[in-house]
Amino acid sequence: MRRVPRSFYSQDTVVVAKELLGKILVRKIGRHALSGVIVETEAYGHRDDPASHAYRGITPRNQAMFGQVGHAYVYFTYGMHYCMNAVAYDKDNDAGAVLIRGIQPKDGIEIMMKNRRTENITNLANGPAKLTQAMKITKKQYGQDLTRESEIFILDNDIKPRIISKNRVGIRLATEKLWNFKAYFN
DNA sequence: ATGCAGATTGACT
DNA sequence: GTCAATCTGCATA
Repeated sequence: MRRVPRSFYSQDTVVVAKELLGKILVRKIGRHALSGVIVETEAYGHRDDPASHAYRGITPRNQAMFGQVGHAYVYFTYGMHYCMNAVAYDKDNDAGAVLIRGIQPKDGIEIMMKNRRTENITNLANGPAKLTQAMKITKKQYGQDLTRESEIFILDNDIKPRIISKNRVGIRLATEKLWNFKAYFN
């Protein structure tokens, strides 16, 4: 499998969110490789999206959302959780990112179980803060290039899942946008 | 099955 | 000072 190229991430954020479904998120830690199929995403825009961290302009925390596409935007929230995004926006925008909300664990399941302190596969990485805990993704990965084979990157995959669009989770503003996407393989 | 409180910190107004 | 792109455990039915 090939890494997803930079050009993929310079499309409309919503398109990238949909098409990221089915691709493989890989996290390398020393000699171990953890991976999983991306099964849930959410798009966060720029000026068109009051729910986006980028809505009010650039700040020290969200600067990655305004940076080069194809890099990671990791933020800390609720005093204890990290969430991981892929920076993606087209030429009509200056910022945008896709929140990865769920993966189906593939490689390194034992290690992810240890990181999450659970044996339950379904509960391993089916949430934005669960997958970062399972894969040990923190501020250290902030801004890293997902198109390079390094600590964290994304692989292509030809499988085209069925996609269901819903309202985004956990936000107060712009709840009408159907920018949450889930993949179904059947 | 559904609902809610508590945890806990840093970014921003 | 406010509150967050969440998760967990416990309570209720």
